[in-house]
Amino acid sequence: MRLTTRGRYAVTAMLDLAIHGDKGPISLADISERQEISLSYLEQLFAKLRQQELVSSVRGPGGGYRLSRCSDDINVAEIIDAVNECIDATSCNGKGNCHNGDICLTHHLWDDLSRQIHRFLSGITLDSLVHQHEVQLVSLQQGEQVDLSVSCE
Amino acid sequence: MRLTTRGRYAVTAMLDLAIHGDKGPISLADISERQEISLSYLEQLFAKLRQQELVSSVRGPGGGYRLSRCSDDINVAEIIDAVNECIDATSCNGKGNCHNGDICLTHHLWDDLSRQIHRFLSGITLDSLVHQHEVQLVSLQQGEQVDLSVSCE
DNA sequence: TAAATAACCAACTAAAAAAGTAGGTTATTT
DNA sequence: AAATAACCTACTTTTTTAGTTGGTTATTTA
Repeated sequence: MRLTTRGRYAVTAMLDLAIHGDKGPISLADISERQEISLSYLEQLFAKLRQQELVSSVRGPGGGYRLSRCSDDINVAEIIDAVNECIDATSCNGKGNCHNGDICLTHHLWDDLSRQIHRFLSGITLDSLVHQHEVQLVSLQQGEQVDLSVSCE
Repeated sequence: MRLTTRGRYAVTAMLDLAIHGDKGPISLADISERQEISLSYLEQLFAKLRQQELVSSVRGPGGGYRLSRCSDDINVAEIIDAVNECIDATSCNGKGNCHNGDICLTHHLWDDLSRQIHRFLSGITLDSLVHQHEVQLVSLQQGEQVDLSVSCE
């Protein structure tokens, strides 16, 4: 799996669905406007999310998308996986026929690492993100100090 | 922070240093050959690793690079950070002046998420990767079944 | 039943990032 | 003095990401 803006967009859009989805299906136009992501780009992302059965669609006026599962049953890892599609990792491709044999081992280590990250992200559900969101809203309303600064990632 | 091949290269190269570094400084030419990474590209990566004081250099014949700290005191997160350089996350930049105020909150959630990943990666040291490496080598020598297949990440 | 809506689809373009190349200079050792 | 290897800058190619264009199809509502 990878971690880029595409995955960020997908998670943001899915989070939007999770927050607003109780009012029936949500159109991509709405998400596009709220989250400032180009409509056509959203369409491409949602084609993949639909393939992976993370969302289901309703066509026609009043239509849109809804989560196909409960928000506490959808995790961040599968969202990112859905839009990034599986790319094979290295030149050796598990065959172990690289230059001096050492390479595949280091690649395997790296893959193992990313598998661990994957497991970590699997533990974070849309639902838990919605709750964080709500907690922050409340904090803001109470005038408490909330750190909105974008720290160096 | 980001997770791309560049970070993978940097971690691989640093791991190479950790494994072979006991024989004195290691030249980039050696790493380039062993890990099949272009020499000039390595030079660019190591310029950044040196700036962040993760490695120190020795010039002239017999020279090269060595870890500037013990391998159990260097974690994967700081290696990736060193080569990916800090890019600010969004359009709003913490000012909260986005289209409808909602956006910054979702971005903040995402940033929080990546901070958690960061914390996770901070817990993995070069030293622990070297140990995994050694365990796998032993397993291979003993003819045990070791999964070398590259699973879909 | 016509109009409006919004999903669905394919092919293309632009911009950005990653990866690699070229051609040097400088410090240090043998 | 020659060889080595870090160090440095600017450039090119390739790949990926993001966005665009111009549609078709299904469904609802007036």
